[in-house]
Amino acid sequence: MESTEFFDVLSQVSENAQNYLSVLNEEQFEAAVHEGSPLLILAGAGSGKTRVITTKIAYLIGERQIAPWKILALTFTKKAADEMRHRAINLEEQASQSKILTFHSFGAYFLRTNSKAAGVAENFTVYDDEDSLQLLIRANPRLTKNRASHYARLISLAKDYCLLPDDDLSEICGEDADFPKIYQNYQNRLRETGNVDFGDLILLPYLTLKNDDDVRSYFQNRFRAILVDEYQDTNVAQYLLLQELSGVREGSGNYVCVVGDDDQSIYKFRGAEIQNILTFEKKFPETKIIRLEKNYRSTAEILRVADDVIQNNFGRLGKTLVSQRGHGEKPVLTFFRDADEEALDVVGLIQKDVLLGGKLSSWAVLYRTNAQSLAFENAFMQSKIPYQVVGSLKFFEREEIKDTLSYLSLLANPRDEVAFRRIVNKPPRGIGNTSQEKIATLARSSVLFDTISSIPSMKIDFLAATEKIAPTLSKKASENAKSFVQLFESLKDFLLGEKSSEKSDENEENLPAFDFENENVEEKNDDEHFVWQRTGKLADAIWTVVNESGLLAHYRSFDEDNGTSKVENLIELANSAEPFDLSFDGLVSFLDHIELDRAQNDDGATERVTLITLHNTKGLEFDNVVMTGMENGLFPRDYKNQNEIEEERRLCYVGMTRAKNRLFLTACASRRLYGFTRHSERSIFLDEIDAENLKISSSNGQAWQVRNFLEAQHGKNGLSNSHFESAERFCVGTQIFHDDHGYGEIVKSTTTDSGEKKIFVQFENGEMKTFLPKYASHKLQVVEG
DNA sequence: GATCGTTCTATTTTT
DNA sequence: TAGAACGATC
Repeated sequence: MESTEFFDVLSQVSENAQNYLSVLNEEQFEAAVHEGSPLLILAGAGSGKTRVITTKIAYLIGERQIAPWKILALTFTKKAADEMRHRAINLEEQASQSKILTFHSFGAYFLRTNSKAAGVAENFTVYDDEDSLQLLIRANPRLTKNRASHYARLISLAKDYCLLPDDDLSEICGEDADFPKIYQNYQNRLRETGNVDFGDLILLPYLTLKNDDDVRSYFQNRFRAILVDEYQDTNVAQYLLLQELSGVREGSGNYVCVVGDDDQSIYKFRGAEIQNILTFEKKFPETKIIRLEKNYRSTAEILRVADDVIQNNFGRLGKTLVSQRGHGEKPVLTFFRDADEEALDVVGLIQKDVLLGGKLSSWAVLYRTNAQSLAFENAFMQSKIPYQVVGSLKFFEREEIKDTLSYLSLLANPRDEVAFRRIVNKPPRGIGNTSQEKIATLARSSVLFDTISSIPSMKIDFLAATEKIAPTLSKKASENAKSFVQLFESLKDFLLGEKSSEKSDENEENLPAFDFENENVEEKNDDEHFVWQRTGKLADAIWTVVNESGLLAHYRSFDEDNGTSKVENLIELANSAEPFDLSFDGLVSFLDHIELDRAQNDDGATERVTLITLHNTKGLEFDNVVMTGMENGLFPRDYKNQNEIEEERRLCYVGMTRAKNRLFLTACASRRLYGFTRHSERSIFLDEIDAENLKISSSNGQAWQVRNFLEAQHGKNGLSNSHFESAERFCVGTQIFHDDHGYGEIVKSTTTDSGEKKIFVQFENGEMKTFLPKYASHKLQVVEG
């Protein structure tokens, strides 16, 4: 952009816009004020992309007279959406009327407002992965749990790729002929409930937009500017949704701006399609591409090392970060004997920093797999250093929370079989599996399909079915079943604002606690007297559920026996409903909020070290980053093809670029995995870094690792042939170790028809096996000496 | 429906 | 190895 243009724009905008535009660099500025064609912003790590998006939103509203409600900005996480919204509003107040949402909450909003067109229940709730799995098992009762979760994963992947049971699913499941049927059974059950799963939140809006001209033209008119964050991690379904919303298929002109970094695409395994960003300019004609390569986060030394690694990827759009921070310390690479030593040393490193005035919260320990956190947790615990493990134990996945939510879900939608099954006998009511089957059979036999739309409805829902079946059960179970149904009747009245049940005359005795007119519900909490303060809000209904369902008593005694704090969690859950109205709508929007907002409750107030998987670090930054377990087989994990390696390499790049000031890399010579300790060699990613750019050290007795590393640096030119080289090492007479078969000796070596080396190994346990080193090298190692 | 011993199986994960 | 999940048993 010519600088005259820069001043032209600046001279014509409001004072407010002058303020927020003048802090941008040239490329950021160009991106923020660009209009008239699709825009792809290639935003490197730490290049200020959120600033650009939020500025763009403010600029569109304040200077380009786009009505704020005509702007849609989509992100992946709730956290990112919240941050974007706050920052946009900070720049331009009216942005509060824009839709700045996660993809999934946009989907929920879409389905909520177009339930009929989309074929879902008006009061649908969202099934999370665990609920989906339960439904899958119901729909395919002969599957073992393991098989079922395998298929649940495939279904969610299929939906990410926008594939339905009738489509060609071979890309998803290969030759597995059972999958389409299993998927179909699941879909049928899901539609019977009227609910949706996470995949549906993208898939169903897309299908509705595609097939329903009215809905499509409404939405295309409604949103004139669409912005998408983290575009490199969008999946096929999200791409198709964007296509329909933008109107690009019809050649209409809604403004589309996507922001992303192909080097940070790390979610292939859950359907992210890097091709979306690589081919964006083809799919959206006349795309303008702007690169943001000025990095405001990391020192030049850190970026250099990150660049050494990422350079080795082929399928990239290409971009080189330039540090705006200047110089700092060289990243440190340290070799250890094993994971315990590694953890201990990291603790020492942090302790030393704290002594010098450093803060615990400026440190993050990154690892590839969750299991690796254990050694660190032990080490931190012993040294009494506070730490937090990001991503573990999520509040809304806890048993007691899900139980309560199931009561609420069933209240919202009595067709919800998963919720019904979960809580009908919890706490125990004597309604066991046999009775449940009777109820479910009755309910499911009442499903009717609309003759025109073929959308299913359920004439006798699960509550009605329970009422009908109740008289056939044993005396106790029958009574319990009746009061179970009564609980829901009363709650419904409660929500609809009827203070007392009309049919209370005969049931009064059974239902003493349903007197909602009564004063606060009194509860004993340990030895203290806990009183639920009536709020007049949805929280009252939730507390009533917890109390009247018997869950409270159930979990109180559980807590006493096990020293857990489930009751506390239940109180917290009820409290979290405080902002919601005591009404049916309030209930439904609370459930939406819960399902779609599962950000872990990290209280950032406490000073502590962060332990976190590499994947979870996306979007975060820390002064000091330790990347641990830089070993082949762990990071990168055992791999098959170049694409997978490239994704791991991007993950490495993401990890490194989280560091602002100091970066530490660690590798161990041996590691315990699945029960036995095995030798591990340093990560190929380490070899990709120029040794000149690192400070290299080792713990006691591990100097040989440093020597090996430096030696490899000298013969680096042939590195990409390492596979072949390793094949050459397997000659007759060599002692080897195989992960599955143990120690053995190569007794014979031949060449296959296709010209590949084949070795015959006599193992110590008597077995004789053949391998193709080219494919088996990840499990085979030469035993030295 | 609770408990105990045995068997199984090991990435990454937002919504 | 370790944790979860399963199945037999009371």
